[in-house]
Amino acid sequence: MNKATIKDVALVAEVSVKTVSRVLNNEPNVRPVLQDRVHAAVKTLGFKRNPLARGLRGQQSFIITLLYSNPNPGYILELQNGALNRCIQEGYNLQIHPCDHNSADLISSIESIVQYSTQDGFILTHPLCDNKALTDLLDEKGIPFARISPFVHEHPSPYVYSNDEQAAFDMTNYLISLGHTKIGFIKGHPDFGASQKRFNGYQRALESVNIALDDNLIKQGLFTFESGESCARQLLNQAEKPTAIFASNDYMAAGVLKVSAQMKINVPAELSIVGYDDAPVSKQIWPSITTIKQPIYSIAEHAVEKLIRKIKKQPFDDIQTEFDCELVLRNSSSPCA
Amino acid sequence: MNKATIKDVALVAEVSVKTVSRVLNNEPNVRPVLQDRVHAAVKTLGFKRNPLARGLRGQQSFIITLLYSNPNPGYILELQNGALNRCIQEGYNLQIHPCDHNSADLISSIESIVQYSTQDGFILTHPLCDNKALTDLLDEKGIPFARISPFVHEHPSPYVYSNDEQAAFDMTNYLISLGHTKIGFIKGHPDFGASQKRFNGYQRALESVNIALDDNLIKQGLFTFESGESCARQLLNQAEKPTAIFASNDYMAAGVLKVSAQMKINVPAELSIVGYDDAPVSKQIWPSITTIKQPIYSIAEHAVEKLIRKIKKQPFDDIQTEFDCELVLRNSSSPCA
DNA sequence: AACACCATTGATAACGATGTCAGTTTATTT
DNA sequence: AAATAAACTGACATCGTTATCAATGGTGTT
Repeated sequence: MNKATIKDVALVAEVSVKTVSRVLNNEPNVRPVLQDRVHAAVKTLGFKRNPLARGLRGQQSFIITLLYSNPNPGYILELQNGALNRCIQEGYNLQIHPCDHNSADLISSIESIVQYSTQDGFILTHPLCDNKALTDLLDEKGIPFARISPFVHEHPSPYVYSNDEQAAFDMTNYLISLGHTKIGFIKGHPDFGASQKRFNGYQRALESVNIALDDNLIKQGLFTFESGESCARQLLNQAEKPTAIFASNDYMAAGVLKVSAQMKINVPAELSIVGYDDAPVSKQIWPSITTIKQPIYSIAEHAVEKLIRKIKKQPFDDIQTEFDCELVLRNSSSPCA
Repeated sequence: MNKATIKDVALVAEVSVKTVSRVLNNEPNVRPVLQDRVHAAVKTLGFKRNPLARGLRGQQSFIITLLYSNPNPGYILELQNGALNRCIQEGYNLQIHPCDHNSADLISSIESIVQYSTQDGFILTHPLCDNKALTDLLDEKGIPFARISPFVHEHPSPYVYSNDEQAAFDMTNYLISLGHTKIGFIKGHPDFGASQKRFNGYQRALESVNIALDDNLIKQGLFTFESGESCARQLLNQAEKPTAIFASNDYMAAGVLKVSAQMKINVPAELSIVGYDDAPVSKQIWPSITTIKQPIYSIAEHAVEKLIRKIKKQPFDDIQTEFDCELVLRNSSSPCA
């Protein structure tokens, strides 16, 4: 019943506990014969090292905390799964910590988890990774971290991101290639750096084909369904209607879809609508929404990998890693009539 | 920089480490004077007990693992947040472990996490909690667990659930009260016990007003958008069309909405559609979907509470706790024309 | 006054792993 | 063959906490 300890292994393998430890940690200078004996004993006993004991002795916990503040459940779950997968591979555990990036006591709440439970490092997601007070806190405590999609880059910690600007550029170009010239844009919440990047991509695409930016076609949204709805009303109630609308996320695109339905505007025949994020709703709505899929799972995996290297003080190739997004063409977009 | 240990506290409070430990663990027989000294020392040093050392010595990890296999991101996140909240309150950490309930090596994968990392208990969610092989494994290893929404109840471990049958009964009655008599039903995935319960509620409601069950109005879905779509096609392409459709979850209801749009059936004027789960999509679609909201957060909190009592071998009032669901009336349902 | 009893306290050993360091082989050099 | 270097091995201390158990002192009983 009771789990085997390193002592039991030593007994069975007829070596000292230290030698067992050496084998388990791939330390050099152990005779192959003994290595085999140890491995055999480990196998017959079904031995697994006790992470608590390891952590206590080595002053580490093998725990990585994923910090997020994001209203998109699909995104978070993908992130968790990717991070978790790499953590398990590396023998780490993942601790999750949802929080509110607007909350006044964000810092104190994180300070308390830093004290209560020990963690070897943090993964900071957007927009938390741009919170100076937070990064200062972690720096001060000497806790390593990796960032996902930061907007501000001036920190020596590694970060991973997807090329939002390029993706938005590509999407806008796709709409242009369908013949659209009056393309509305609904910006994301200003707290998120991604909002700016997506808008930049849109802007750059229009400039590249010499379409002048039209302020009447650009509205400020908040990443919510309701904000998409209200921006759509503004966009579609003016004389010069757009023939396509690019919403900075799928929730807002869904809001545009609602307004179109209410105004009896046929999508995509009369109005193309595209979103961003490949949120579940984009598939669960009719017409399904053309959107952009970020490789969130891979991004999370990679962030964990970089973080673990940082924790182990191993060198990593590059402080930053960029991932490409993918256009997902669905039924909400079509050539301009 | 280095964190204070119990030894430092003992030094400052001028007592032995054991006395500090006693105070921290609320053990009896320590003079109030010393208790105060210890508390003061803890405060000035900002001392927090090291969970690793505690766990190692006490043969426990203060970790609870949440096991889930569920395709609904919103549901999972609520579950996590509820469980996490109670865990933190109780001084535990939450470890998450997504898995596939259909996977052949489900058991071996769980066996490995049981060995690799130590956990004090498991929260099993639906439908994993009905997996005999899994519960047998945990029983054999002597690891306590609590279950969320089990279908099979024959186990002495505590469980928490929402009254799905009653909620489905209420929803069906709501449709009946709107004048509907031809009410279609799309069943959920047969692997999930909830599917059966929801169907039972529908059945009981019809019986209570003497409406005969019509097999042509009952279709087997799989909880996916696509399955909702295909069931809706079957339901709406027959001569005797239903005037209302009750889908066992919101994804399928969204599928019905798609088919209705394609068939130019006006929702809710010509067809009322209701779902279940209060998934994000139910708000992000037009018309928004009338649905049922389970108090998932509370359910998760309560499951953790019961589990911790079980771990600490404290008595709990009742092995089961039932929570009520709530009807959320939105725009996809209206009186029968 | 002697005794038992109980509340209070602390010295020390565990928990299961890894780091230090010294001792014992074995290989290499002369 | 002797000297030296290198490879190998294990005894023991250590991480921060809690459990065991013995020692202390005060109270009440006879």
